[in-house]
Amino acid sequence: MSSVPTYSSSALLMSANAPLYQVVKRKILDALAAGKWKQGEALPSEKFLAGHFGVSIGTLRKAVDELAAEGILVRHQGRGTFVAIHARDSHFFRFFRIIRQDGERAYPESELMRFRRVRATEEVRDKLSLKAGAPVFEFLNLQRLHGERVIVDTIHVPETLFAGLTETQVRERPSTVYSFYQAAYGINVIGTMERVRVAQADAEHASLLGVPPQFPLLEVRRVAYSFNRRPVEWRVSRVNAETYEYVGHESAL
Amino acid sequence: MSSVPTYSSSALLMSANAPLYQVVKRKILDALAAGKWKQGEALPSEKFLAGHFGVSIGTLRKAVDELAAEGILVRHQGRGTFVAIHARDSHFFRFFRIIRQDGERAYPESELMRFRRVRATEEVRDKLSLKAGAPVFEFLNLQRLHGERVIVDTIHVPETLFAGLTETQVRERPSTVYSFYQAAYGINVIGTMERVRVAQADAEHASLLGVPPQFPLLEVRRVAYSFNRRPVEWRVSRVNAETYEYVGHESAL
DNA sequence: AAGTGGTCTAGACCACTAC
DNA sequence: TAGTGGTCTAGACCACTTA
Repeated sequence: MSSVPTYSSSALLMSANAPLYQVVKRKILDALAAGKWKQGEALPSEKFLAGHFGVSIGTLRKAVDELAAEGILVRHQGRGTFVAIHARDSHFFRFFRIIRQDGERAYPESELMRFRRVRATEEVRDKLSLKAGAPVFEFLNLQRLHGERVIVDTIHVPETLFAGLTETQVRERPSTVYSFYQAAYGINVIGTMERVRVAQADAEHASLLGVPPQFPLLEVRRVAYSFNRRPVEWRVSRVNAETYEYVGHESAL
Repeated sequence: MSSVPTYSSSALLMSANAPLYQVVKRKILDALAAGKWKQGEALPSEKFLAGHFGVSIGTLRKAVDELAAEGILVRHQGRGTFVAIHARDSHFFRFFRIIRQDGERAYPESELMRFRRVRATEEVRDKLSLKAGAPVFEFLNLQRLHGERVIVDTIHVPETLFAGLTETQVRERPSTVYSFYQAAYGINVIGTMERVRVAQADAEHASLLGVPPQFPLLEVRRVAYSFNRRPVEWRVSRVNAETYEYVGHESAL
C-alpha cells in the first residue's frame, strides 16, 4: 500500500464547484510553489491581481487574507504584500518554541555537530513519504540559549529535494535552517506537525548537553511541510527541560 | 505593584478610532460575557445584527468571522450562528491534546480523586491573578485513555468565580470540565496558554498512574482564559508519556 | 502626489436547513 | 417556501508609505 505521493498541483485537487476565492488562493499558492516570487519579494498589487484573475477586489482579498493568516504572505499597508521570510522577529518564534521557564525568549546560537548522507531508516521514510532505501541527509545541530547548551536537533531531509547539499553550506548558512532552505533551494516551510514526548538521554546527547546519561529530556518530533502538504524535513529535537520549556497551544484574544 | 486586575468591558479598551468591525466584535463579546446567549444558543440573524448595530452586512460578517475563527462562535449555513459548546467532536480536541503515540485519539474517562478548598499558593495566585490568601478550589482528576491511567490533572479555580462549588457537582458533572463551567457558572473558556516541561512523579502521582516513583512525566501547565483575558483556571497535567504524547503546534494547509 | 493595503457599503445571488 | 449563512461584485473612501 505504499503508493508514491504525487503533490500534484492545483486544479486537480479543487472540487468542481469550489468557491472563486479558493480557486484564486490555489493559483497564488501554485505560483509561489513554482518560485514565481522569492522570499521577501512583493507580489503585484491587489488591484492588478484582481484584474489578472478576473475577480473583484473583495474576492482577491479574501484569498490573500487566508494566505496571510497562514503566515505565508505578509501585508504591509501602503507598501505591498510580500512572501513571508523566516527568521524575522515574531515570525521566527512561529517555528522556534523553546523558551526559558521564566518566559525569556532568546535567539539560539547554532552549531553543526555532524553531517552525513545515509539511507533513510523506516521511521524517516515514513515521516518523509520516501521509498525504501532513499538517500537522505542527516545532521545534528546543537543549539545554545543564553549561552547554555539546551537543544540537540537531529534533522533529516530527502536528497531528492536538496541535491548536492554539503556540510559547508549547512555549517555556514547565515541565518536559520528554514531561511536557508528558502534561499538555497527555494523550499518554503509553511507548516509543521509537532508531537512531544519524554526521552532519556543517550551517551551522545548526554555529552552534548552536559547532563548525566539517562537524564530525562523533552523530545519534540516535527514534520515540516511545504506547499501541497509535501513533507520536506523530519526533525527530532531533544531538550534539556530543567530550566527551559516548550510553548504549546496558545489562544486568547 | 500588584494592582488588582479589572477586566473592564469594551469601550474603555477600544482605541478612539478603532475600525467599525472591531467595535462590533467587542459589543458581541460583551454580550456573550454578560450571558446574553448561553452555550449552544443561536444568535439573531446576521441581517438583524447588522441592522441592530447600524452597520452593513459585510462589516457585521467580518466581526463574526473573527469570533468564529477563534472558536467562540460556530456558524451553520442555513441554520444560524451559535455559541460554541465544549466537548463536541473536533471542538473537544482543541483543549484536549494528549493522544496515543500511534495517533489514536480517544475521549478520556475522568475520575475525581480529591477536592478541597484551600488558600492559593504563590504560584496559583500568580497564574490566576489573585490577591494574597485568596481562597481557591483545588481538585485532582485522574484521566484514563483506552482504559489506561494516563493523566493526573491538578486544577485550581478561584472561589470568587465558582461560589459554592461542591465536590459532588464536580464528581457528577455529565460532561467535560469546561462544559461544566459553562453550564453551571456561565464561564466560557475561550483560550489557553500551555507550557510543557519534564517532571518526576512524586509518590502520589506514581501511585495514581501506576509507575515507579521518580518516573519522568510530561508536565503540561495551562492557564485557561475567559472573555477579556480573565484567567479562570490553572491546571497542571502530568502525563505518563511512555505510549502517549502531547500534540503541539499544528499548521499546514 | 501617487500607489499601496484597510475599511465599509448596499446590494445580488447561491447553498443549505427547517417547516 | 421562507429564512439562514456563504459568496461575489463594484465601487467609495481612509490610512499609510515612498518619493
